[in-house]
Amino acid sequence: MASTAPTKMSFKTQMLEAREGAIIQSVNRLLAEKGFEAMTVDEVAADVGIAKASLYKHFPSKEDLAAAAMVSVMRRAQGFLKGLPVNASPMDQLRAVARWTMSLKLAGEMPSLPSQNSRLRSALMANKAYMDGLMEVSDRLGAWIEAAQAQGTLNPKLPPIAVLYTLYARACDPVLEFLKMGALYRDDEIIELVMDTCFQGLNSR
Amino acid sequence: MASTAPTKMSFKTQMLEAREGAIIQSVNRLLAEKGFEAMTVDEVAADVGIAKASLYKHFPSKEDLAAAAMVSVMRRAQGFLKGLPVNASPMDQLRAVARWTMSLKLAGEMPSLPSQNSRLRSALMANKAYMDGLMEVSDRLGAWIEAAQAQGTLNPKLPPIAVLYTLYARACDPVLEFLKMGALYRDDEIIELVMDTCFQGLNSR
DNA sequence: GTCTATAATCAGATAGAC
DNA sequence: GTCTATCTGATTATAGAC
Repeated sequence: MASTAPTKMSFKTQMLEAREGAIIQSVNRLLAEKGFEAMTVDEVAADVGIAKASLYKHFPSKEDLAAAAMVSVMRRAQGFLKGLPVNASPMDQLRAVARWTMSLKLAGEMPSLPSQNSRLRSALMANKAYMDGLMEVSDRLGAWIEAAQAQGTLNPKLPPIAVLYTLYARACDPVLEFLKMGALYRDDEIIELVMDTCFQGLNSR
Repeated sequence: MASTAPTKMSFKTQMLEAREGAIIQSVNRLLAEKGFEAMTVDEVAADVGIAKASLYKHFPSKEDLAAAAMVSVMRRAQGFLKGLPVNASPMDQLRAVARWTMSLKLAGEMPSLPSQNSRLRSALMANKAYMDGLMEVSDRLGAWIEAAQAQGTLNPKLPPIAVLYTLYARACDPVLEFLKMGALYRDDEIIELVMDTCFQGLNSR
C-alpha cells in the first residue's frame, strides 16, 4: 500500500492540477484580453469547457480565479529570473526582463494589472503567494538596478523605485498593442522599438 | 424680440450646458478613478446629485456618458495645443504636451483609456467628435514629431507613429500612480522623473 | 427635465442530483 | 467533481407622474 498509494495520489493530483492549469490558462488569456471587470465567469467556464459550478469547486470566487492567474504569471517570472545567465551584466539582466515581459504581453499571456482601484487589487494585496512572489521579483530587480547604477550603465540620478516601476509598466504598455494593431511591424520589431524608447528615450543621442 | 430671444435662449442653453458640464466632470473623475466597467451609473447620479433617470435624459446610455467625458478631455487637449507658444521648438512643444498629459492624470482628471477590448472602445470609434479630435491632435503632434526629427532633437530612427503612441501612453502610465502612492515625491517631482525616463530613457548618458 | 418606482437583464454564486 | 437549474443582488435602462 505504501507503494501504490503515492501513485494513486499522484495521478489524482496530476489530473486535478492539469484541469486547474487549463482553467488558469483560460483566465490568463481572457484577463489579458478584456481585463478583470469585463471578464465574466461564464466566459471562463465556456472557454475551459466545463460548467460554471465546477469552476467554483476549484476557486471560491472570481477574485480567487484571477488571483490564481496572477500568481501563475508571477511564478513564471520568478522562473525566468532564476534561469537567466548568472554571468551577464546587471543591465543585460534588466533588459532581458523587459524583453520577456513585453513578449508575454504581445503573446496575449500577460493579464492586465489592475492599476486602478479594483476589487482584484485588494484580493491580490491579501494573497500571500502573489505578494511573496512580487517581493522576491522586486528584490532581484532592485539588486540589479543598484548594481547597474553603480556601474554607471543605468542613469544613477533616477531613484531605483522609479526604475523598478518603469520596468513593471512594460507589462501593461498600450504602445505594444497600438503598434500591433497597426500591423506595420512584426512582434520582435515592436519589442525592439519599445526597448529603445524605454532605455534610450525619445531624445537623440 | 430679436434682442430678447437670444438672451433667453442663451440662458436656457447655459443652464443646460452647466448641468451637463457638471455631469461630465463627475464622469471624468469616476472614469479616471475606477475605469469604465467599474463605474456605475448610480454612482454618477449620486455624485452629480440628480436622479438616475435625469441622467438618461441627457445621455442615452452609459457609453454615451463616458464618450462625452472623453470628448471633453479631447477638446481640452485641442485647446491646450492651440494655446502653446507658436515660437517654441517642436521638441519643447512635445515635452509640454507630455507634461500636460501627466499633470492631468495626476490630478485625477484623465479618464483611463480603454486600451483593452471594451464596449467603450467601439463607442468611441463610432463617435465623430472624438475621432475628429483625435485626428487633429495626432496631426499636430505628428507635425512636431517630424520637425523635431528633422532638427535632430528627437531620435530620427524611431518611426513617428511609435513616438506618437509613446506620448499618448503617458495618459495611462501606471508609474505615475505607483509613485504617487509611495508618497515619497511631490506631483511635480513625479512628472520630472517620468519626463526623464520618457525622453532620456533609463540608460546613462 | 426632474423625480420615484419599477422593469429587464446580466453576472456572481449556490443547491442538489448524479 | 461535474452537471442542470436556480437564486440573489447589482446594474442598465425606462415608465409615468409632476
